[in-house]
Amino acid sequence: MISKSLQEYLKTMYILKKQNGNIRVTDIANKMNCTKPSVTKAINNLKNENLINYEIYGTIELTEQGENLAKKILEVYDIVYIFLKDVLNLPEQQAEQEAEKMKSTMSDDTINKLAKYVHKVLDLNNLDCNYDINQEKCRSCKKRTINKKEN
Amino acid sequence: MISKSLQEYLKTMYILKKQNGNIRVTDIANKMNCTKPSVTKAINNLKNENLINYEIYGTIELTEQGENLAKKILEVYDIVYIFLKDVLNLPEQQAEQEAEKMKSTMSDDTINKLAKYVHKVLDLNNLDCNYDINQEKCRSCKKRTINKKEN
DNA sequence: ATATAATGTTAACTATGGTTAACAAATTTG
DNA sequence: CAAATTTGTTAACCATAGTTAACATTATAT
Repeated sequence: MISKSLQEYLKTMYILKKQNGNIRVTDIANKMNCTKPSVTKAINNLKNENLINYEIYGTIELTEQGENLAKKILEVYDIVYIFLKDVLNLPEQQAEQEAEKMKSTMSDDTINKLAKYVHKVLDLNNLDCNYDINQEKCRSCKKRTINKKEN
Repeated sequence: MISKSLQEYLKTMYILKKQNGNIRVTDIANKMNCTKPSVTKAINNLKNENLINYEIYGTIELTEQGENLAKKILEVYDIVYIFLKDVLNLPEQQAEQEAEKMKSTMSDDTINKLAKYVHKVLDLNNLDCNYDINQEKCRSCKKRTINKKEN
């Protein structure tokens, strides 16, 4: 598994692609509050892991593998963010920042249990998960919606 | 603020002192799954921060400042651990491991909100926080008990 | 009391992940 | 289209945090 730091870069690239249609070194550096050389390094590492395609001075594109991983990373981010925002009632911005950090330390199992718990609590309170990144509901919520329809 | 890594060393030292009455390099290395040279390095760093007293080949003792910080670190650890174990129902060992990692990324504010939330949930379910380190209830729970008596 | 075992330190090295300064390439614009 | 600006890369460097191998010190046991 790639490092937490590289996960952040990959996630940021995925989001930028959805938001801007392209992925620029400068934009990544701005989003992540780091310098451009750091981005260049991350690019090389992600390329070595076959998570992105890149030629020097060219365009960054996520591979299929990279996109799948980015989605998984975002899904984790989602549920932690929702927990902080909608269960603990942290202000949106703070929830965003902390979810970012917390999620990187949590195991898949814990994430799954947190997801179940969060959705249980949100059901109880008749609240909906209203986190909406890239015009998509969080993947856990989507599943929940599907299950509801099926029941 | 000292790094997360150093926080772990300090916490481990505090616990070892309570458990064994003394703090040995080898015991720290075993508890933390690292080598003795790593411990020696940590010792030097913690000494520079005035968190421990130490003379070469001597005994490690936490300063007052170090003890206070260790307690604070443990308190944070407590509440995250309890959340994972008693709210998410993770197995004890897993909760222990993950709490360890998660807590180091969380802000004081988030910790406090999590503490309030956990205790609310535990009250609702008539459960008690049964985390009992060093023959002491977690500090949040102690406060809760006191408050209950006062009411 | 001394040989042995256990404990702790030092030095040299590794990896990750960041930085600045200088430069190269590409893009914009007058 | 040439100059200026923006964008991206490279090289050299820093810090943290760990490692192994070798050595020093302290404690133990006969």
